[in-house]
Amino acid sequence: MALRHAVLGALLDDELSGYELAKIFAVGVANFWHAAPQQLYAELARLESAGLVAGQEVVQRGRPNKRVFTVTEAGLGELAAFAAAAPKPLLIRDELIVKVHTVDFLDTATVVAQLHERAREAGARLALFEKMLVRLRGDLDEESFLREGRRIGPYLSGLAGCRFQREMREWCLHTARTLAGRAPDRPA
Amino acid sequence: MALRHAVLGALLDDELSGYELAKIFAVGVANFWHAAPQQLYAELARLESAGLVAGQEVVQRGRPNKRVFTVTEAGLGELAAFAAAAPKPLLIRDELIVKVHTVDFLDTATVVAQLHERAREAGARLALFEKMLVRLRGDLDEESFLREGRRIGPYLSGLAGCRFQREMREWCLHTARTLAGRAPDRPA
DNA sequence: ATAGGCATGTAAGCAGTTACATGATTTA
DNA sequence: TAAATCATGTAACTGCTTACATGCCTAT
Repeated sequence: MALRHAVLGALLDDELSGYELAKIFAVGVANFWHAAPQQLYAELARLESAGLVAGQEVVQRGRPNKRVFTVTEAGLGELAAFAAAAPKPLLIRDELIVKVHTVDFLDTATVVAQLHERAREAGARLALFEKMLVRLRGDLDEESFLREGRRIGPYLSGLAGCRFQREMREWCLHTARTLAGRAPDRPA
Repeated sequence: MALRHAVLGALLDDELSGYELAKIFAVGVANFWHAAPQQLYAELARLESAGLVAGQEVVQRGRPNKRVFTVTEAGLGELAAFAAAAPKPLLIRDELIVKVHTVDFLDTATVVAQLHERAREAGARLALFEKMLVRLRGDLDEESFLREGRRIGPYLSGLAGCRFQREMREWCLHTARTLAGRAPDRPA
């Protein structure tokens, strides 16, 4: 159960409500941990009753009240224990690559369209991550920030996001070009 | 339930037993679909009773007999239907990146060691994928193979694997260097 | 002799997804 | 007035993981 650690990690810098957390996790690859909103509400409840986060009601006008959560001392301890343990292997599941793998038996046009769509998404996420990095490093250049910055964890994970999305976009475009450039499989 | 499509995809080129499939999926990122052995035995049973694969007993000497599976016509139809549908978004879960995200609150040395270990793994997988690509394209160069080859799906998905593992390795090494080069967080 | 690989499964439990439910406010 | 956003949850189901179970053969 490592969702809890992803949630704790997301709450380190900001107090967030379940709804706000859900938006961050919806971007999904953001923290390299995908999770559905319902999981987050459930996990926050569990974390709170375990004393790893503390919730506080925020009264709002014009919109429903919300409960925001902070990591407690015990929560930090939980993170430390998590870091000490051997990490589970990376888990990845991608239907699109499965389709490409089997593409010689399929209608190529559909897969090409899906590759373009994925490339577009990857580009959008790349832009988001790059904007985030600029925000995090402020007026320092990257090198100085990584040498002297106080909080570099989110920057380093953001760099992973950029790399990943950039490669994803390029692979999709290259693959789409390759498939589109071959003998068409649907007769006119 | 898209595990079934990953399994069908893996069975397109070779007849495989549950055990052999498990080894392929254990490499995990191989087909970009992680799955545990027990899932595969269960899924093969389901696919067989649905008529999407056909199993055949292979008698062996010196080792236990096995049942190998082939994709049926109905199985190919299932794959075509799968390809036509919108792909589910990429799913990724990586404990190591979560640790890096929270690294400013943790013992750095442990995380650095885990980054080196991951870099090593990524390098090993990269080598495997590259060997596979050479085998697939035979005596053609990549460009010609992608233009003229009959079965390019596995090659294209293999290219994704190479890109991904290469980026993973470089990000791990860069991140480890960055963390190790900062002021030590454990007093002598 | 013992460890590791080949080979297939069952059963129990936990994690994750999908559908349902509610209701106010703002924007188009 | 309809749709989107904010906000939080429950319930049912499906998918995934872990532990258990068995047994033969080969290599060290």
